[in-house]
Amino acid sequence: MKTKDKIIHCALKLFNEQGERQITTNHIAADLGISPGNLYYHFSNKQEIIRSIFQLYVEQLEASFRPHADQRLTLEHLTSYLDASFELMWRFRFMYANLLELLARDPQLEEQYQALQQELANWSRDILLQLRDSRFITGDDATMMELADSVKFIIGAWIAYQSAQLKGGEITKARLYQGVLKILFTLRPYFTEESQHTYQGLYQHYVKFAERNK
Amino acid sequence: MKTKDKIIHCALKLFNEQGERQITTNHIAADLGISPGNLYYHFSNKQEIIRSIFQLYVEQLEASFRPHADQRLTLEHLTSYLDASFELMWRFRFMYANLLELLARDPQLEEQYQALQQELANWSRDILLQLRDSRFITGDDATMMELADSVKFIIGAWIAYQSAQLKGGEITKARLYQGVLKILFTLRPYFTEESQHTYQGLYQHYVKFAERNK
Amino acid sequence: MKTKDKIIHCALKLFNEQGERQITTNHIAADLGISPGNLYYHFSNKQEIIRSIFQLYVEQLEASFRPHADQRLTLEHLTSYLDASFELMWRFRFMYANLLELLARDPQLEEQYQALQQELANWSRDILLQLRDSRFITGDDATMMELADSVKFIIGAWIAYQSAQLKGGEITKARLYQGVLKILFTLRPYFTEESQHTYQGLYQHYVKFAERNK
Amino acid sequence: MKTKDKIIHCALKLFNEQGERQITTNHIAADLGISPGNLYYHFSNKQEIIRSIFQLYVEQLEASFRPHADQRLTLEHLTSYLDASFELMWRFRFMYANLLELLARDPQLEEQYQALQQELANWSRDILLQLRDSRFITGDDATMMELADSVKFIIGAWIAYQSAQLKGGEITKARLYQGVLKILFTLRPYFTEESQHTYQGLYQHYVKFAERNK
DNA sequence: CATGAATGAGGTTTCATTCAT
DNA sequence: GATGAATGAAACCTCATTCAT
Repeated sequence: MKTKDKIIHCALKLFNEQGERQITTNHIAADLGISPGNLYYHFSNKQEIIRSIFQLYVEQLEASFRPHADQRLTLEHLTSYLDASFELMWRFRFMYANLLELLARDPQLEEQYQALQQELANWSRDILLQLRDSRFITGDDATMMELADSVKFIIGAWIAYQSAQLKGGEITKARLYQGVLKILFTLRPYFTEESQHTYQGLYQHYVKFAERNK
Repeated sequence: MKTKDKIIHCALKLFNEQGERQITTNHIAADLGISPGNLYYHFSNKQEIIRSIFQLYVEQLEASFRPHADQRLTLEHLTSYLDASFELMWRFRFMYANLLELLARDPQLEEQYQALQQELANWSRDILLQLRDSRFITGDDATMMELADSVKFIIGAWIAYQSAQLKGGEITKARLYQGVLKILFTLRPYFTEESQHTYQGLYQHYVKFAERNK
Repeated sequence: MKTKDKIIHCALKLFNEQGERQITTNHIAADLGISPGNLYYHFSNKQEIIRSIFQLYVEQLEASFRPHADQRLTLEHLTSYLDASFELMWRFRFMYANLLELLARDPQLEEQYQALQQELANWSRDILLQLRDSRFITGDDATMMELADSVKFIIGAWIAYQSAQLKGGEITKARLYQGVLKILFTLRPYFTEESQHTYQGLYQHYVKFAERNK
Repeated sequence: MKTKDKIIHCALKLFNEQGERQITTNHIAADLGISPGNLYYHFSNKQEIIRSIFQLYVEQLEASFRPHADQRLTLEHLTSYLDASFELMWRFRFMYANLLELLARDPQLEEQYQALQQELANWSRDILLQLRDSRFITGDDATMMELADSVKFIIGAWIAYQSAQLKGGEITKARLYQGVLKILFTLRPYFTEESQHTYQGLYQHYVKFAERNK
């Protein structure tokens, strides 16, 4: 790994652990065992490091969400998407802890973030429509749109919400995956009669998962 | 208004406008036209100002949510509760923009926040059970619990989520009230046959409201 | 007691306990339950409080050292003088902890202090000459002068020296009275043959005293 | 000389001249012509500078007092020790002007200081016992112990005592070396018959020295 | 006599960033 | 690529002192 990448990953680690505000560029350099001058050789300022982290986030997000081509969507696909997105949020959780501050400080980042949100909205909508096509769920178009927005909302807001509930802010994997349960619960009323069984299976799977990770 | 209160309100205003991080104690003093020493006469440090703002938030929240005594709960009550809580969040929106940072920095605040969240959880649960008693909605106990948690989640996360979607972070009242719509949408599948009509009325009311404030 | 005197005594207490540097005028006012404004009504600045404390010290010192008129000096007189002076130093110990700083900051105080030191020198010399007249001790004039200076030196330096040896700076009475023993030890070689017995009695008295107060 | 050392020496100089309390970190930086930030690059706070000065003092002290190995102790050795220790005290005189304050503020420093005092006590005792072995002085063990303590006391307290006697606190070398005379005077009664001559020689040497430097 | 809010200069410290090597 | 000393603006906070009441 190149120094530039090391800086990005080290910064991400420290930001997640202690918050972006408490971590100075000197902390990052010290943690890596490099000089502050060297850090500034690779990045012209702290904000650029944050932008690079965001870039990494976008890349990983898009890789996860790239649709499985022509395959028919199964519920397993859905949950694997959900798993991936929650994992991702976990890896970049400092961003969610400070999102508004970060965006307010950096219009360029704000623009990128909002473009990404649009992509996520489309993706969320497509998934739901596919689920309807496959008769897992049912509902009119407007309902599907609103439901897609709910899903996107839960994904985007879950980490910050949960972290704030927990002493020391240290969220666990179990708490993280309750976000998936929350999405399933929100979709439940729209599951068709014949997929109730599938729903139950999925739900129990995550309940067990959460219990194992308590 | 006493200087102490002026400081609290001025700080709240500036924090909402520019973020807590960018506003220094000197900014607050300058905005009020008082000396930094005077500010420190009333508050022993910046954190204490933040705590006082939080105190104000708690007081206003509890005033809004104090149940309407023995009256039967109508949907109008529900929405007036929702209106109040979204308004409140709007008035204290900087807290939601930085919640995790604020809590991480101040264990005392964290404790108070988490106690408040517990109250909100109870309140949310009670409302839903009353709605079920009044046959507006239906569902087993577990469902009611989960639904109550969803409502609390939406209330707690909506501002930060919406602000992040908007250029300049400047959320509008219309966007704010879409949070109420989101709650209604989440409850919809559980509305009884006979209250569908009530639901539609409410929903349309907020849709119109949102449109007016676009 | 008038407010003015209360301020002096309170300041003395706090200075002794925590050091003059750490005690602000507001601390003094708060400890007395009066307003800072009131404190400044009685004293025009902090330095004046210190000067008043010094004045009190001078008065008490002079009262203690006022010679017992025409009486012949006994060793009991000597030790009662020593007791008194060590007690006094104990009551005004903060001054010894900071003497140079205090004098450097306040030329007026410096002048008074140095005048007092001259008085002490005279007094010390007189005592020793009287002791020689009474054939307790023996030695030529130069020796008596030097011895008198040694006594004055021990009195003036003992508290600061001993406090620095002790964890937490909290000197005990026992340690304080070892200063008297140190003076006696310094005089010992000059005691006449016939007063050796008296010397032993005195010395043992203070040794026991010190042990009792350990 | 490295910047770090320059800071230590500059701080020592300014502290000696004006007192630690009046010298701010900005004064030190300004006097050196460096930025305050640079000072804080080398020392994390003012206290650390003080600790480093103390460290320097300890090193110089230990270098001076390291016994002249296997050689027999002569009175010349003794006085060269005394000279060295008084010189040292002179170089670090601000510490003696504020000793109690400094120790009260910094428990780590207090511990080091008290360990050093223990070393000095041992050193003082060893010298006196060697002098007795060499028949310069005479006396029982208890007397030697008490005498050793007197010597240590004079060394430790002389500067503060003398400075307080002098207008402007500006002690001269002559006054400083009277501390050596005071020690010699204190030892005099214990000098053996045969070394009286040596004593006189030494004493006169310092008297002349003092007169030259008046 | 007394109150207590207010002042403001200045102290300690932080930290993103620069620059000579 | 890399070092690490250096910068300087600015943050937070203190405290002796003032002043209207």
